[in-house]
Parts: sequence; C-alpha cells; structure tokens
Amino acid sequence: MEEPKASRRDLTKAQNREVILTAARSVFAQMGFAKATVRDVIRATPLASGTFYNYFKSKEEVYQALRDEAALAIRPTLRQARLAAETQEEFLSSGFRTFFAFLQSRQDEGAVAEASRFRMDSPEVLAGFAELREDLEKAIARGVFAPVDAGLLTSCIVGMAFELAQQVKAGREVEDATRFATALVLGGINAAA
Amino acid sequence: MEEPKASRRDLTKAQNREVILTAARSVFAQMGFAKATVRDVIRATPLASGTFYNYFKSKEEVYQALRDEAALAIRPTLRQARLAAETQEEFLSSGFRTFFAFLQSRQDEGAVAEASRFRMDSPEVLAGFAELREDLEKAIARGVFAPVDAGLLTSCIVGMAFELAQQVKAGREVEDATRFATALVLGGINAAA
DNA sequence: GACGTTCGTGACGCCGCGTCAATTTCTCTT
DNA sequence: AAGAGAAATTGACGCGGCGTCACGAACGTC
Repeated sequence: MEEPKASRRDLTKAQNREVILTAARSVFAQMGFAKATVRDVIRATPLASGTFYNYFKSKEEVYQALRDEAALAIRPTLRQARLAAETQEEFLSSGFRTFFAFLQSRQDEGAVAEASRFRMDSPEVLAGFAELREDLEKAIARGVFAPVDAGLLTSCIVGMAFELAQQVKAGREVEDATRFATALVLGGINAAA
Repeated sequence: MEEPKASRRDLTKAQNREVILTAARSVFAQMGFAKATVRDVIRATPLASGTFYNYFKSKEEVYQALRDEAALAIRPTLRQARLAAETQEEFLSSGFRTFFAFLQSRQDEGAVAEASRFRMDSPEVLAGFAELREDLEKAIARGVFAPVDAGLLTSCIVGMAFELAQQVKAGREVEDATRFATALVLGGINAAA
C-alpha cells in the first residue's frame, strides 16, 4: 500500500511547486518566454530566489514542466478516442478534433507573446508522439488501418496537427481544420493501398 | 544604376558581418544555441564585444540571420521546381525532395546540440511558406492542381516537411520520405476532388 | 593634407545567475 | 511536551554576461 502520508511538508512542497508553475505561466504569457528570467518568475511569488532551485534547475525546466502538464492532460483523451475508433476516418478525425479543441481552450496560455514562431517539444510531448505511433500500429494490426509505414505516417500527422494548430489559433474553425486534415490523410492512405 | 561603390568601408563591413555569422554557426553547433552567449560568439572572433552590437541586436537576431540565409538559399530552387511542375506529382515530389536534400546537406550546422527539440521560424522562412501558398494557388489556377483550400494545404505540407525532416536527419532516406509525403498529399487531394 | 564622419574598442554599471551558510520549520522519538 | 535531528527557506554573495558610451583610430572627401 502506497501510503501517501500527506504530511505538512509534502503538502507545502506540492503547493510551492504549483505556485511557481502558476507564476511562470503568467510571466511567460505576459513578457514572453525569451525575455522572462527566473527572477521574474520568483518575484511573482512570495518565495525567495533560492527556493526556486529546490524545485527546478532553470527557466527551461519550468517551461518543460508546463508542456509536460499539458501533454499529460490531453494524452489519455487522445488515446481513448483512437483506441475506440472502428474506422480510419474515426481514428483520424477524433484525434485531430480533440487536439485542436484542446489547444483552442488553452489559447491564452500558449499564446506566449514571442517575437517569432517557436516550438519546443518536452519529453512528455515526444512520448505522446510515440503513443500515436503505437496506436497506429495497433490499428493496422487490427485491420482498421491500411498497412503503411507507421513511423512516417506519425511524423506526417504530427506535423500537420501542429502546423494547422497555428491556423486554429489564428481564427480557423476547429471543424474546418479537422475535416481537411482527416480527408487528406484518409485519401492519401487509401490511395497508397 | 545602383553603384555598389565597393569602398574599403563597405568591404570590411560585409566581412565583419560574415565573420560573426561564421563564428556563430560554429559556436551554436558546438555548445548549442541555448547555452551560447553573445560573448562566446564574439570571443570566437578577433573583434571586440562592442562591435557585435554594430551588426546585431542580440543572439536571437544572429540566429534569425542564419535561418534567413538558409531560407533565401533554398527558396529560388524550390520556386523554380514548383513553377516548372506540370503535374501535381511533380510539384509535390520535387518540392519535398529539394527540401530534404537541402537540409541533409546542411545537417551539421542545423544539428545544434539542443536538449530538446526546438524550432524557430524567421521572417524569411515564413515568407517561404507564403511562396508555397502562392505557387499552390497559381497551380490551382493553371488547372494543374485540384481546387483545395490553399491555406490549409500549405500548413499541411509545411508541417509534414518539417516533421519528416527530423526523420531524414535521423537516418531515413530522402527518397523514402519524399515518396511517402508525395503519395499522401497526392492521394488526399485526389480523394477530396 | 586637413576636416568630418563612421566604425572599432574595451571599460563600466547593472542585473540575473546559481550557491551556500545560517536560520526557520517540520518530524520523529522518548 | 520537549528536544534532537532532518529538511526546507532565505537572502547575501561572487561571478559573469549584458548593452552602452566616450574615446581614438580608420576612412572618405575636397
């Protein structure tokens, strides 16, 4: 039995971590990740500067933690949608739709006011790519998907998804992007088979 | 007549700029963009620290200049290949092939040893996206391409290209990636029409 | 060759970085 | 309840990078 033993220590520890992450979200959104400093984050907090380093090694690690958080939040939903799919169309459209809707709902935080476009994939995000690949392979094995190179297809889907996400953030309808991406991949796969 | 007037001043100015860019390429490749500092770059140069700021405002601006350089180097080739294309297949495959081969030939510099994956699009790169879109629209107008939403298709192609580029850098054959991407888009478009 | 302009130089003040000894806060034992 | 020990917080500190600027050298012009 893993007794959580929610001692006072463990509690404030979790709290402090969350306080820092929340402050970082706000600071990054406000002044942009590039310009923000560890000091800016900690100043938006009642904690002392040294305390920051008890929780994170750097600004980058905080950013990763935020990305990881988002990735872990959406991955189960994506998995479920894909595993439940009984057709290629369903597999693709539910995946794209879930992804776009998720990003749109968090538009505000992700909208880090950067000078130029910029993307950084944290380990959990990469793990999400691996999950998509696994799901694709399973779907192929189940006969739901035509047999194609899962690695290359994963890259294509991921690339399309992230790039189309920009358009969604710029005002495109989630359904438009979903329909287009789904049709493209679907048609391409069927043509290849 | 734009007289270049290659005076001594203009010459050393161009030289210095190139010296800094070359040093930056090397420094970024060696220690990674994130860890590198303006001082590191200028130290890899016979110039003084203050001189750097006569040419660039920051480390980021140097990085952008490098990206811009690459984008400007490949864009004419891409344009030409696309404009000469008389079939959808040709339009897509020559574009993908050119892009992948180009990146592979510069693998060393782009291989900035970063902690996690990271991408930043400079203005000239974005302009390249706009060019692709224009060429797609022209091709549609010419009747070479089926009529689809050029904006969404641009995003899909761009996303796929950049993501597949990762695989090429990881050892995938250029031809494999080219064939796959071409077939996918081609099939998708034809299915949509 | 003399004047005006442009550019390279490096020292300077400022600030963020990551550390660490001192201190406070919590936990566990008796 | 008290006290010892462990763990976490604090902020001051030294280090180094940042961007600037007054100075002098190099250059173009007449």
